[in-house]
Amino acid sequence: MAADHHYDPAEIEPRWQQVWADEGTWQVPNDTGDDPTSYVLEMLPYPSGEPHIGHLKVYSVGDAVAHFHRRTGSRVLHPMGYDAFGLPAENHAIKTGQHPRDSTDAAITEFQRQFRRWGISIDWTREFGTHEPRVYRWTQWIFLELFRHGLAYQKEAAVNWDPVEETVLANEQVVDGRGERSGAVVEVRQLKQWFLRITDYADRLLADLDSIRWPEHVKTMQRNWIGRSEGAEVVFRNEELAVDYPVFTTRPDTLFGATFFVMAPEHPDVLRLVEGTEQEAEVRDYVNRALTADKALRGDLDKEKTGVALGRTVTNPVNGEELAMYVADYVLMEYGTGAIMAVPAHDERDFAFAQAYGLPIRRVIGSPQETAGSPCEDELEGLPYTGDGPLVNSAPEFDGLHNRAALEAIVRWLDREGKGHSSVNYRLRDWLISRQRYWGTPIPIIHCPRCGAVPVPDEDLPVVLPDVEDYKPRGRSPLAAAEDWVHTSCPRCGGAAERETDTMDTFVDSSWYFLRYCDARNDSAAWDPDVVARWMPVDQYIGGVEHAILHLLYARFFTKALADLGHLPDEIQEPFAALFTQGMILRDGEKMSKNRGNVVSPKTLVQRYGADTARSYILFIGPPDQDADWSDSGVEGMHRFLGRLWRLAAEAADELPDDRVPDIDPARPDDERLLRKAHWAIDKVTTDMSERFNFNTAIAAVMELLNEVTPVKRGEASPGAVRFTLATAASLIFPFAPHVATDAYHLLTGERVWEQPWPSADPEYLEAPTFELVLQVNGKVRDRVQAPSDASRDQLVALARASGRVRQFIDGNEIVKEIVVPGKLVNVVVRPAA
RNA sequence: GCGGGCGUGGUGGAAUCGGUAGACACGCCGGCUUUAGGUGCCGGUGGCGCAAGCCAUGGGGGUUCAAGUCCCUCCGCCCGCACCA
Repeated sequence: MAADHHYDPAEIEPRWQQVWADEGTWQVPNDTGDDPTSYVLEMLPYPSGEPHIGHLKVYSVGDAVAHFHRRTGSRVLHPMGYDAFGLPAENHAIKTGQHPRDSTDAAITEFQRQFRRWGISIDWTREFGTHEPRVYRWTQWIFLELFRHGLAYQKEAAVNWDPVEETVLANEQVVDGRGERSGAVVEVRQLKQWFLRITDYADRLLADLDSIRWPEHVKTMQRNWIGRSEGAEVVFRNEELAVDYPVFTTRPDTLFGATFFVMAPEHPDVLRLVEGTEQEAEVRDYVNRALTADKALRGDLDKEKTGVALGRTVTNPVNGEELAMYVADYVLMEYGTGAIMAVPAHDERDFAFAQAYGLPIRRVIGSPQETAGSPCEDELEGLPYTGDGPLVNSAPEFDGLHNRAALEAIVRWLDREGKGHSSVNYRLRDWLISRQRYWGTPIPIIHCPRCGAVPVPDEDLPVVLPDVEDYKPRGRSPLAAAEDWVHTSCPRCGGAAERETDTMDTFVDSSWYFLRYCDARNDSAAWDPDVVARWMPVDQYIGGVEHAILHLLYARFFTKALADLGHLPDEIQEPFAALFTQGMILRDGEKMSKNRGNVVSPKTLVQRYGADTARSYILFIGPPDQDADWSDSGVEGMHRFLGRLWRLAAEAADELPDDRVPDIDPARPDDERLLRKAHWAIDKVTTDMSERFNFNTAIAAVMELLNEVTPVKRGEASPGAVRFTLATAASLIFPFAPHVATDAYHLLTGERVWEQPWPSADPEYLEAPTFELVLQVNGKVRDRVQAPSDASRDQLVALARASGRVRQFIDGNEIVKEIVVPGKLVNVVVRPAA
């Protein structure tokens, strides 16, 4: 026996990687004929520094899926690229003066190097970064398509303004209401900005969730984010100033219970309403405090309700009552119309406010227990009451009606009287894409004093990001400093005009990159719709759950909008047919971070153990959708396992007769045992990969298989059976540890495992002639015996009664019944004899 | 506060449909081999008990012949959202 076989991933892995690179093994043409296709995609990585352990995990999962799909008969598109625009590179540039392009390209080079070292099966011919002009040219084209069809528009919106840096801050740069760098208290500023009309798609984004295979909790999060609610818009009028204030309510049935009226501090009319009155100073003060307060804090303390009376009233359209107006920060400008009718009897927040300010409370819905005959009219007990019941204290035509029925009746009445109408409201807001940043896709618009916002003609795309000397915004976007670039002529009238200096949110880039992969080299169009039709939708999308809302919602919106505009086949309404969300890798129960100094570097890991060990271990530590705790000692176990597989394969190869496939003798008990275990493992791994993503148990099954074929355990098995078992183990572990699997398989068979179809389990070997029958008395296991697999229920009961250990527990007792679970157990239920 | 998860040996985890709790691995203990070994191989390993056996899936209760799995309740932890009218 050759004792000098030594598992050396540093030799094996580069050798096969070279073959794959030389032969372009993972490249896939767009013309795939009639072959079934599959598109496997991991979420686009942001290239910064070098890849972290999360990248290794997501690509270990994705690569396993891609390999499995290939070997089960599909042509697989498995591309990658880089989400190359973004804030960290820009901050780095502000600090060091290094161009963001340079630091980003350096990171990309490092990503390329490590991904190749990991042996991920990527079609590198389709690689791109979103910062390349040949790519963002089409990002700009998509923006213009949306603009031309009314889906992109400008309006004023509030931003976080750092008065010291003279910069707009991202939410994540605001810490406790202060700028992250400057420490200055952040102000609210209104800026004219670009929006995309995602709210037009709210209903379809909601409805089509039913058509995709996504984790239920992600769908729930998206549904809640869109937040559709049905109700009515009701108009309350201020007679003094003759202004109408519409409000949205989900509870028009409680209109008769409205006792006051509240506006959000941001509501543009609040200050106008008190101008020149004695309330002005107090209201102004309150509004200022509300606007500058930490947004999180404003929502936080649900105890203290604060507000100020405006000294004005509005009229309740259903009964003509005058309701006092207030401003209070519990009302949000972003939701509904920024003003509400307050019904303290049936809303908890309104109730708390009414209590704090001594405002009237009127019950208009009785509790369901009360009969119509005895409504508890002035009974404030049990309030606020948010349940259902009959209407009371409302108009005669509605009193006594169940509130659900009354709701519709009241809306109909409002509609007839022209005082309101039924209405649907969404929590979802339009997508603000303007960024006052340098490192992003320029918005391809020219502002002309005469023609307004004019699109850059398609033939002038891309609008290339100009070089600037200073990346720091000084009161405006950094692009404004490139004056030669800014000053241009209007494409429409030829007059002097200026370019838009905002760039786009990087979520725009990642909302369509998956389409570009399909046709990445196309320089005459963003993609060819026929080519996209071949690959889309993505069959399996994989990424972190932190993108459950924004990225995934934006990508869905883009797909629908592009289909509507005729750029995608109509049937492609969803970008990602199936989604898998992976958990984080923790260390000592904590997130890995540079601050904590507990980072595990994939580079070091791969250098020390090889890519196969690193990838397999990450998949082995737990179900990939759950968070997993890293342990250094566990890696050694995986390395030992792969080493054992390779060594056994190398030794078995030495013993194989030259140029001859050895026979297997199923009559030999040890051969039969190995065959059974091998087919069991094939079945187990196949199920784990196709029906669930439990790679940890799939790998465990291969470990079991290998344990069965060690020199001691294999017994008298023939060389053919040993070879088959080891080759099967290599074949099954290939999606997780492609290099060692390939090498071991090649040693044993001379074949390339990736060219072999996925093994299929022979049902004959999955069924054993006997099984272990568990015998219970009163639900407790008392014995186990071998039983024929085809035994009848009576035979199984007979076996149970024949067991001495069972009899010991039933003797002297009365048998009440016998439960038989075929193939599993017999449970004898007894009770003491009378 | 609302929504969604989770809680199993010393550790990571397994138990896929209500049917043998602890697969597989780490760690630990013992042995063999090689000893240059931090290699390799074999065996043991939930707790209590000499044993028969009993007890064990965060705590308590329930349903059931049978509960880690279903129901109620309490505790703890994690994630998301946050006064959504």
